[in-house]
Amino acid sequence: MSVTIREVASRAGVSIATVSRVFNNSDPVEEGTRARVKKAATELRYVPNVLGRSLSMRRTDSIGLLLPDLFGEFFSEVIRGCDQTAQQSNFHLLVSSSHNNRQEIEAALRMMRGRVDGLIIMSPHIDASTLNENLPRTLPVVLLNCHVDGNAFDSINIDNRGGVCQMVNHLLSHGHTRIGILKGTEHNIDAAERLRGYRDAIAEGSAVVSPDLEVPGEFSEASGYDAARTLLSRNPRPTAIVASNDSMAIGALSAIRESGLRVPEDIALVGFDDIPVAAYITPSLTTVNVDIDGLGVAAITQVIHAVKNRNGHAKQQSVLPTRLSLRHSCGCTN
Amino acid sequence: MSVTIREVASRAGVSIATVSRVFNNSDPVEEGTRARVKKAATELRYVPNVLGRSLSMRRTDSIGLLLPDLFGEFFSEVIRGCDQTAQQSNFHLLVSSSHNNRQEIEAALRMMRGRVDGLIIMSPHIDASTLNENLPRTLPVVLLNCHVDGNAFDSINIDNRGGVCQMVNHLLSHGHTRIGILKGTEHNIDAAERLRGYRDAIAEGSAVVSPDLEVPGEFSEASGYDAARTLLSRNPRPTAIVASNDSMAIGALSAIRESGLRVPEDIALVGFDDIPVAAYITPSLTTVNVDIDGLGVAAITQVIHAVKNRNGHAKQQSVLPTRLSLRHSCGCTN
DNA sequence: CTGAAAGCGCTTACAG
DNA sequence: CTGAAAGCGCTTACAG
Repeated sequence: MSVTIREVASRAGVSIATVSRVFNNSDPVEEGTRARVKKAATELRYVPNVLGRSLSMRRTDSIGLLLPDLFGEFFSEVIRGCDQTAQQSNFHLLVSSSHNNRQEIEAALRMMRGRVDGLIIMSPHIDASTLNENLPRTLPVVLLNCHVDGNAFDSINIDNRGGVCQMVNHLLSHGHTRIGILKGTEHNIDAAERLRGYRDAIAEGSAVVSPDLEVPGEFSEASGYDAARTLLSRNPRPTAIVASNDSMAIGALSAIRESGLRVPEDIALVGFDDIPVAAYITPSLTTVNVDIDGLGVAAITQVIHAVKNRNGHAKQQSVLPTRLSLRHSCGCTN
Repeated sequence: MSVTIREVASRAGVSIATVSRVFNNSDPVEEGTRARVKKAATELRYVPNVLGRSLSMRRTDSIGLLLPDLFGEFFSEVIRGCDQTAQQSNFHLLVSSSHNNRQEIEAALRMMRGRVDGLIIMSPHIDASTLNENLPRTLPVVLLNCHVDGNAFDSINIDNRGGVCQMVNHLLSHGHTRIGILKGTEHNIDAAERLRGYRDAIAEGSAVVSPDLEVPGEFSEASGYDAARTLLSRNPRPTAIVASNDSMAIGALSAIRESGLRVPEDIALVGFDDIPVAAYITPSLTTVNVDIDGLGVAAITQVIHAVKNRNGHAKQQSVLPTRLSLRHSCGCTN
C-alpha cells in the first residue's frame, strides 16, 4: 500500500524513532542523520500517515461542523468562514449536514466522536441532554444559533429578535401601521425569534395586530411568493411586508409585481440576512445585515481556542449584533 | 479520557476480541455473552474509537471533497449533493476549500492522505502530474470540471461550451446579430469554455465578431454590473448580452436598469447556472440550467463505487449535459 | 463460541 | 544524538 515510517527508517539506516523526530522537529537530530532521513523520505515519497499519528498523539487536528441543512448562500458562507480560519490554524473541517431530527443528530454526533478535536453545532433541534449523552464531556463545543440554555457550552447567537425589531421600528417611523410578516419555517428557532421581534415591535409601536397579517412560509423563494400572494389578498391590504429572510423577500417581490403593485410606492418590502443579491435586485432590498462570514470565523476561533487551551478556556455566550441595510425597497428614500 | 474497548471487556468479563465481534456483528457470539457486552457498553456509554478502527481496518469511511472556492450557491449545492449521498452510503465528507494555487492544492492533497478512502477534486488549477506526485496511486479519485487529459482518472465535466452555444444559437434565431459577452474569471476553465462556446456560435452564425463585444469580468454580481456598463457604452450597442454566470447577469440587470434601458425590450440578457433566484428576479432570467445537485451526486456515487470495488471499477469520463431555461429576459416570449 | 497475540502506523518517555 | 519498547484503540487470523 502506502510507504510507512519503517521503510524510510530502514532505507536511511536509522530507527523509526529518528524518522519521527525528523518529521516532527521534536528532538535534536544530528545533521547528517537528518539529511539521510530526508533523502530516503523524498525518494520513497513518504508522507506520514495521519491516522497513526492521531491515534498516538490523541488529537486529529480536525474540527467538526454540524449543519441542519445546506440550502442557500447562508450556509456556504458559514462554511467558508470556518474553513478559511481553520486552515490558517492548520485544522481541517469535517462537514456533516442535513440533520433535521433528533435521531439523525445523535448519529452525526457519534460519528464525529474520535474524528475531531472540537465541534461546531448549528442545529435548531438540539438540546442540552442530547449533547451530554452523545458527546464526551471534555470535547470542546461551540453552539451556533442553537438556543441551549445555561452556560455549559460556548455559544454564539444571531440577534434575530433585535434585528427584526429595529426593522419594524424603521417601518413604523415611516408611517406604516399595517405591517404583514411572511413567517419562516415552522419549528425553526430563527423563524420563531424573528416573529417574536415582529410581534414585540408591532405591539410596542401600537400598529395593527392581526392574525391575518401573519402568513406561514418556509424560507425559500417559492414559499415567499405564495405567502405574499396570501398577504396581498387581505382586505385592507398591508402597506409593508416583512419577509423572514431575503429568499422569501425575492419570491414576494415577484408576487407583488405580478399583482400589478409597485415596491416601494404601493407596498414596502424588507428581508433578513443581506445575501449578496439583495443589493442587485430592483428595487434593491432593504434588509437586516448579518455578518455570516464573521459568525463562522468567530465560532471556529472560539472552538480552536478551547482545543488549544483545554483548561485555560473560559466558556462564553455571545450575541452577534445585526444592522439595517437600508436600500430602496422600504421606500425611506435612503 | 474516553472509555475504551478494554474497559468494556473487563466489565463484561470477556476479551476485547469478543467486544469487537459484538459491535461488528462479524462473528457468531453466544447470546448471553452478547447481552453482557451490550449491557456493559451502554452502562459505560462506550462508543468505539473510529481512529483505532480505521487504522486497523485500513479504511476511514470518509470521502474528501476539494473545492477551489466557496462563493455563491453553486458550491453549496455541490456539497449538499455529495453529503446527502455520502450519508446514505455511510460515508463522511471531509471538505477543504479555497485552493487557488498549486502550492495550496498540493498541501490540501497531502492532508487528505490517510484521512479519506477516496477523493473528489474540483479545481481548475490541477494537472495530472500534481495529482500523481501527491496522491497514492491506488486512491480512487473523481475529477469535477478539472480538465485533466486522458483517462487516468474518473471525471465528470459540465458541458460549458455546448450550453453557451445553444444559448447563443437561441439568440441568433431570434434575430440578434450583435451579441456581447461578460467574461468570467480569468484563467478559470469554466469561464474559458463558456467563452469558447460563445465565439464558436457567433462565428458559425455569422454574427458580429468584435473584441469590443467581449468584456472581462469575475463571476460576481459586482463585476457583472461593471462589465455591463462597459458593454452598454459601446457604439453601436449590442442587442443581447450573455453573462458568464447568473450572478453576473443579476449585476448586469441592475446596470442596464440604471442606464434607463429595458430588458428584454431594449436589450436581451441571459445567464448560466440557473441558480434558484434566477426564476424570481424581474424579468425572470433565461439561463443555462446545470444540474448541480446531480453533479455532486454523480461524483460521490462514482467515487464510492471505486472505493467499494477497487478492482472492479472501470474508470469513466463523462460530460453532464445542460439545457436552456427559457424565461423572460431573452425576449423570446416563451 | 471465545481468547491470546500480532498488527495497523505512528509518538514518546526511558535508557544509553 | 539515537534506539528498543511500550502504547494509542481497534480488528482478525489462529488456535482451541
